[in-house]
Amino acid sequence: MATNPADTPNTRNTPNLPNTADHPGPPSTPLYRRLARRLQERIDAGAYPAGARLPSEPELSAEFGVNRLTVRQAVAELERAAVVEIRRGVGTFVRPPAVRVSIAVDPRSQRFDLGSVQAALPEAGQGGGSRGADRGDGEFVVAAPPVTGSAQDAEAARQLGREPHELSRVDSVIRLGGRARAASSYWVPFGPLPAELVRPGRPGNLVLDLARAAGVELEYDWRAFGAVGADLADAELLGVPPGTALLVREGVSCTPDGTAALYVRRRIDGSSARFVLHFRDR
Amino acid sequence: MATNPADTPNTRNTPNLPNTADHPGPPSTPLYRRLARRLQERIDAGAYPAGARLPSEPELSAEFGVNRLTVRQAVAELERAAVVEIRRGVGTFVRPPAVRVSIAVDPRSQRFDLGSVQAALPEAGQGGGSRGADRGDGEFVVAAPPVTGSAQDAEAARQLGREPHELSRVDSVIRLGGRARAASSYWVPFGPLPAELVRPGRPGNLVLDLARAAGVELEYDWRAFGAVGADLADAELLGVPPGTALLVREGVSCTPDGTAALYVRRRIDGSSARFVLHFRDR
DNA sequence: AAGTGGTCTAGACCACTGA
DNA sequence: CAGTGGTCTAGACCACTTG
Repeated sequence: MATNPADTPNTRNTPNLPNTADHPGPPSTPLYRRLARRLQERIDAGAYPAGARLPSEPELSAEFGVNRLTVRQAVAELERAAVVEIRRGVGTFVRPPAVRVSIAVDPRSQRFDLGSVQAALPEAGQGGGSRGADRGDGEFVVAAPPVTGSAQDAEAARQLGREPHELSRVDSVIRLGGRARAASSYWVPFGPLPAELVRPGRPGNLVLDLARAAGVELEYDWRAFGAVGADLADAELLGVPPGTALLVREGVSCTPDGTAALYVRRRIDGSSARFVLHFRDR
Repeated sequence: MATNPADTPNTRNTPNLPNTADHPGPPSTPLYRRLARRLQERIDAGAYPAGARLPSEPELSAEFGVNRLTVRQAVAELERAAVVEIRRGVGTFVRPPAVRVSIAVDPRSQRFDLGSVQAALPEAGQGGGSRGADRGDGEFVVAAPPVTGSAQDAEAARQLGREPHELSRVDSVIRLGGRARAASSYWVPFGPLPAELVRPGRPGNLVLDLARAAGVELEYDWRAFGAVGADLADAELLGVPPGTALLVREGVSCTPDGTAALYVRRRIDGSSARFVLHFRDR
């Protein structure tokens, strides 16, 4: 049952949920979130595959030695993040990858930069402490996680027509006014990427940088807009609670000859940004 | 204090939170949701104006005679729906209308129908009972609520360059495969609207119907994409939990001479739809 | 120091689902 | 019917913010 008495003792009461190596987190991460991460890890690892039922709340409560309400709080986070589906009277189930629904196609449109976020800084509304425009605006590398078989990796591979092991991935965050506004993940069908390019903290423009690394020009193939609740990782990156509505802009860019060369998935805090398209001259 | 011992006794234990006339709801609406609605009503009515602090959790707990955890559950719903902002150690505050952040402008793009949702029906994933394509697809009038000073009404008035009392409003829902997929609200700078047009349950195409009622042609001025958690009303309309991430598509349509003639705000269940733009011929 | 929201527990009862 | 998740209470302690 993976019961370890007290490794890496935590600052809180610690049934048996230490912070893990992958997710160090703040010194005093709430119990329910540590549990949520533990469950997320099991799902990622395939211990609870898509469609499988999680242990019942009383079972989880007993296994981890926490109150059932704490279990519920953890599972609720995963539900808001669309990781699991709760069926009353039945159980809690791991969600299969989202079904892709269509689609308003537009064969005539011109190319234009839907992606550029030349945002004016929002002034803090009344009642809030006003925060000035900080330094540190721009896009920054966060990590270059290995491409495993995770759901998002698999989706990227599908979109690029490759196998996951052929892809490289970089994650970045876009900061504006001292706040993280968007998190992006890029997949490209080559690698390994230059170490300097993926150095955590490096500022840059990942699309340009990746195109340069590949020695190609990129243009839009398609872009899509959707909405999803923030998962645990995005929530941490963006500094919002899990489940916060995120605007998702994803798509494929290709070389001029039509070869898919980049899959990008950008998550934008829904409360802080909006994409606007103007159809009339001003 | 608005303390009424037991009017309209509820099927549940009823401190003093009956279902209201405006929000009858199921016979056994959970206590925390009735409380959430009550608070939402006070906010709408201006009892707690934008920026104001709500009573503290112990105060609300005492006023309504419910446990503090129940209060927290209610407030959490309002927070996920972006109605209030919780500041730890300080209090809970009514959110001012969202700051509009820019924006990638595109002066060159062609007109095309971003709005048409010619969606293939998503098959229910494994593990769920498969549901076939039901009848009843299309757009249906839900209501023609009076245009008051609510935040959304004020926004519509601002976008149309009118005063709220000059506007008429219609709400609709779009059903697809037997499920409500999108909720739409339309504001037009004239009225009253024909009774038949706004008859609840009437099928139609509201944009066309409204253009016809106004005797004008409509074209896009601008459209924007954002994301927001479902508020209590949208959640009920769409059959999703409050806080569910919704893709919001809003915008103004105008007559050929450039007069703003329609403001529309459509909320789409983020898990069930996605807007895709193709930039290359297929 | 006082007041706020955040976390956690123990225990109870209810509503729903499926065998 | 047994087992699941959903709601609600009472009470405790903690972390954070402000005066």
